Amino acid sequence: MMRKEAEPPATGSRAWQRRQRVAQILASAERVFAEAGFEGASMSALAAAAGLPKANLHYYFGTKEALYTALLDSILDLWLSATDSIRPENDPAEALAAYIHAKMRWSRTRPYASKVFANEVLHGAPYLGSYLAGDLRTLVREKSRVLEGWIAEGRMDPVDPPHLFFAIWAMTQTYADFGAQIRAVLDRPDLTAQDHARGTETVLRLVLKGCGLRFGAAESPGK
Amino acid sequence: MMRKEAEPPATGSRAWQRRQRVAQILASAERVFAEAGFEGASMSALAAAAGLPKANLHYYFGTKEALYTALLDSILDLWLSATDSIRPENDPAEALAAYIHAKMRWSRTRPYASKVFANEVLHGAPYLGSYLAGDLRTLVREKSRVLEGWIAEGRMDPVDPPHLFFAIWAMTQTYADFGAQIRAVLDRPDLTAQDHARGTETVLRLVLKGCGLRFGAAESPGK
DNA sequence: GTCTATATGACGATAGAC
DNA sequence: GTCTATCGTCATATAGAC
Repeated sequence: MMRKEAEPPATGSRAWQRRQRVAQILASAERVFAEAGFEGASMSALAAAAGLPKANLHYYFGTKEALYTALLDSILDLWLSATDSIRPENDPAEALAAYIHAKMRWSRTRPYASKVFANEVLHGAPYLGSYLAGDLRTLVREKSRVLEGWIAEGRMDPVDPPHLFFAIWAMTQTYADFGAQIRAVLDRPDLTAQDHARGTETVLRLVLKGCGLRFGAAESPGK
Repeated sequence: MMRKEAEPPATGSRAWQRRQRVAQILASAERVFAEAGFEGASMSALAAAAGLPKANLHYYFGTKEALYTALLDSILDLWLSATDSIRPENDPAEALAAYIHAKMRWSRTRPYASKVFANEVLHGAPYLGSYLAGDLRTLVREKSRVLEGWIAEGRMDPVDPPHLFFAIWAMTQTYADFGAQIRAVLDRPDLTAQDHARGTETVLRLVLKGCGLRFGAAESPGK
């Protein structure tokens, strides 16, 4: 389950066309898998979403499971990419704020990707287990060491780094994964920009003040 | 979808026996639905988990959907019960800490119930939607008013109350719903008591300090 | 009330014409 | 490469003996 993009094929070539089709199928499948889960997403529904007969999906991916794992694979890239700001030489408050902003933005712009990931983990990560115990564990250990450095230097309070990551993931992804609940409680058909701003502000406040860092945002922007 | 327990039938009566059977089926179904989702949980699997032929499940519940909604219904009671501590006359720090402890305990002791609920909401809450927009919305409004009172009295920082609830729900339930991910990252077959203690401490720290309240726990108990 | 045996339909997957 | 028609399997649900 490692993605490795060799040099992409020339635009318009047969291989390029195939890749376009595959990308288009994966894009439409994201929503279907997100809303119905793996078992609930039928090949008919996936085909309808892609605007193709279902035989074509089997032509491109072979099995439903292969289509699903290809989708998971494409989603993983997004998951890992946002931690760049967490580096020893950066300011803790700025680094954590940038990370939270990136994760909140991801929940807003890619809710279906988040839900596919959530559904997979919720059901025990049968396909993603080795990735979680591999790349993700390595990443968390690496970034935890950065946080431990900041703590040792007295630049932030002694928060348990892995659990801090669990908390940040949970708070930010909940706006995608549990969006139905949040919309119901707030009584909105869709979350507004202000809702997202308030959510981001709340997460920033809890994490930054919780880590003993400055929290400089305005109290309630746009209230 | 409103539960209303009239006076329970006498012990040993026919109605009592039936209720026992129903409770037993629901208890075993919780795990199956949690691990496989609604579509992934087959009546055969549900029957095997209950130790009964699948025809019996149809005898007691009629349809798979009815069995599922009965289970959801039984889980909702748990969801609403933990907010008692949040009342105007209580101390904000103690009230929030008690709520967080209750939610964390629930994640540890009833992970399957949490997952069934999470799966339902993740897929758009098709059966639970009216409850979310009804009872839960009412509860959040009521408790938010308590928090707003505390804020107005200067007893805590001006945190957006509904978003604070979303954050607390997310952080506490993640230990059940995303347990597979947490176990993988921490490299444990099961979370230890210490893992749970550290998770609880982290959530308490973020919420209490994030709200400008005292956070009195030891730095790292049992380290 | 309990269970075996089965009806009915939807599913993933494929064969084969184009 | 694309699509229609169809195969075999497994799902939910039920009929009917005990």
